[in-house]
Amino acid sequence: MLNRVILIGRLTADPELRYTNNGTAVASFTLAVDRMRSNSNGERQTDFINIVVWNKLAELVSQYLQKGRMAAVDGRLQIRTYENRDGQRVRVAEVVAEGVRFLDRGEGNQSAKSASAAPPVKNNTSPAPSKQPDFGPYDDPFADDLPPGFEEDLPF
Amino acid sequence: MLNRVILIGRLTADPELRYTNNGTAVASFTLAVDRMRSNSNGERQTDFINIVVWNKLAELVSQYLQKGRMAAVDGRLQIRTYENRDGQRVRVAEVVAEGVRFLDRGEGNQSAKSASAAPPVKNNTSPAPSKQPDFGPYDDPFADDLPPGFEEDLPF
Amino acid sequence: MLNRVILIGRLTADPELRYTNNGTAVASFTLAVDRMRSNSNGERQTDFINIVVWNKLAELVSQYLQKGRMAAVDGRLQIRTYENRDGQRVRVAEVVAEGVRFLDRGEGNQSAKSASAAPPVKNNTSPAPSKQPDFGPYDDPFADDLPPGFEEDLPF
Amino acid sequence: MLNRVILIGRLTADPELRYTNNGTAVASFTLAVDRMRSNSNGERQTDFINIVVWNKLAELVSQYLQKGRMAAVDGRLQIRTYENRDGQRVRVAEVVAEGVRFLDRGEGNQSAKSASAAPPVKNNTSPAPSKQPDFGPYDDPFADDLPPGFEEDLPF
DNA sequence: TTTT
DNA sequence: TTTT
Repeated sequence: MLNRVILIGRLTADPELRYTNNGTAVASFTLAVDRMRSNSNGERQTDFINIVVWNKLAELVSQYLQKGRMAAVDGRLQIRTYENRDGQRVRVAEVVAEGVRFLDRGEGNQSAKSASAAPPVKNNTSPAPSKQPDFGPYDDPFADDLPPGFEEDLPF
Repeated sequence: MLNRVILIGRLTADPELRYTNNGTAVASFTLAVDRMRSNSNGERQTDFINIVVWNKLAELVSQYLQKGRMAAVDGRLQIRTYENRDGQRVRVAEVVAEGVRFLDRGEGNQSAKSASAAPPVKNNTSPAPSKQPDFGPYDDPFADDLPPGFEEDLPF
Repeated sequence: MLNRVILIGRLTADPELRYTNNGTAVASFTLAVDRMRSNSNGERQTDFINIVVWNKLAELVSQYLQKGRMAAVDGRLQIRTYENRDGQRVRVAEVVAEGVRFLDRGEGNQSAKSASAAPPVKNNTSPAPSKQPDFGPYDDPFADDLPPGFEEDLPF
Repeated sequence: MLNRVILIGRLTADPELRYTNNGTAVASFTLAVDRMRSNSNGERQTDFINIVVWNKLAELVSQYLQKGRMAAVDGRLQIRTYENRDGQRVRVAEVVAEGVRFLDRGEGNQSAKSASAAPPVKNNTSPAPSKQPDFGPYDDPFADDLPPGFEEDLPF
């Protein structure tokens, strides 16, 4: 069936990058998404939405996104259910991002990145890139589906 | 910020219609949204996603949708937090539907509707409608924004 | 950048399946998408939107969709510009479908399919399938990105 | 039916604000939306997509957006058909924006605004605002649908 | 006709 | 648990 979610918001913290037993990269972060409520005037509401990213995109995200930065996420809503330590069934909603677009350049809390308490999941041996990557972080995940000479030989 | 969700799925049960203290109608139901997992071949995964609908649309939904029927939902993802009876903070994710489109006619479990254990929230005094309403259930919520004579006097 | 379009509508005609010089399958059809206009009451407006589909999905679409059938399309909006026979530059808007979901079963004009004047692009040697394919037509194009044992070894 | 489009791109020029005979404000602009093509490596493709905005939002857009600025648009795809001066039937695709979010602050070509050749459609008598409006430009168009005391009296 |  |  159809399941699509598009969000724009700011990271509440640096992304966390981990690896599954199979060595698959998976990053997670929370997006603060504001919404307007016109009735109770001025009242600002925020949804804190958990995002999960896999594979190559996970590594890009953990390299280029930090706390406070704005991002657009295109993905699908997923409800995961698991048993917690008390044996209770817990439902977790998260958006599995299929595309992520970085929307501002370093206006976020730059220092927050190095403040991360987590083990050095990020590849600090290579110096931090000084600018956005040339290959856009939002590699159209469908692009591979396009035939080599798209415009040239459209049969109509 | 931007927050948009589009889903197609089937109702796991009849919608529940309630009213707030202010007399505002609010309906809720769960949508079973299948997804394909190409790796573990044939494995079918389903996300059960809670939907909330307000006002006039809530009443339409509770009138025309039943368990098993297919629907498209256009809305936004909302994370609600509350304390449960054990004093624990619980996060609930739900999609607030701004538009709902009914996608099949009565192929769902028709009798399930009357099996609802809830108090008679539905208006059973008026006989059930035998066909779809003429006014589409998916009233474009933005349509009011359009000026009266749209095409006629476009200034370009 | 972000570019996403989600539509539900009905096919105005059978899809046309062609092949590029490279042998890539490409199907095209038009979706009639109704919209409500609440002001000029009752007035029904329809947008006729051209859809393009590539590769395996193109063949699925041309096999299972016909004139009159309802479908959901998930894709991106593309503006193509070309010179017509009069040397005029023409802009064409079309939605490149990345996912297509078939929303009703054969209630459309079944016979219209065989009325297609095009060369036999459809595989008529194999008998027409009597039911929906078991593999859903809306193969999540991202599913391959998911790691083999998703739930089992999530590192959080 | 369902018709939703979400775009992120940059304005190719200042928005043009006009008024219908009825005095309804309508703004239009073009969004340059890049896309990646992974096959023909490095090749950058751009779709130039026309956006139309009505009413209050039209005036906000013409006040706060200029050439080069980045914006997110949430709306629907509309196909308008008209006869041109040569009597030819022309199809125009445009996205009717229901929500617009301004995504960067003044990094675009600021001076371009005053370079507009159009008659003074913008209210130049009041000095240009030095910062974003406090009321977000992306007023959720559905917000009015929410009941006054949403969270307080949810009946479940 | 086009934006970074 | 939270971002500007």
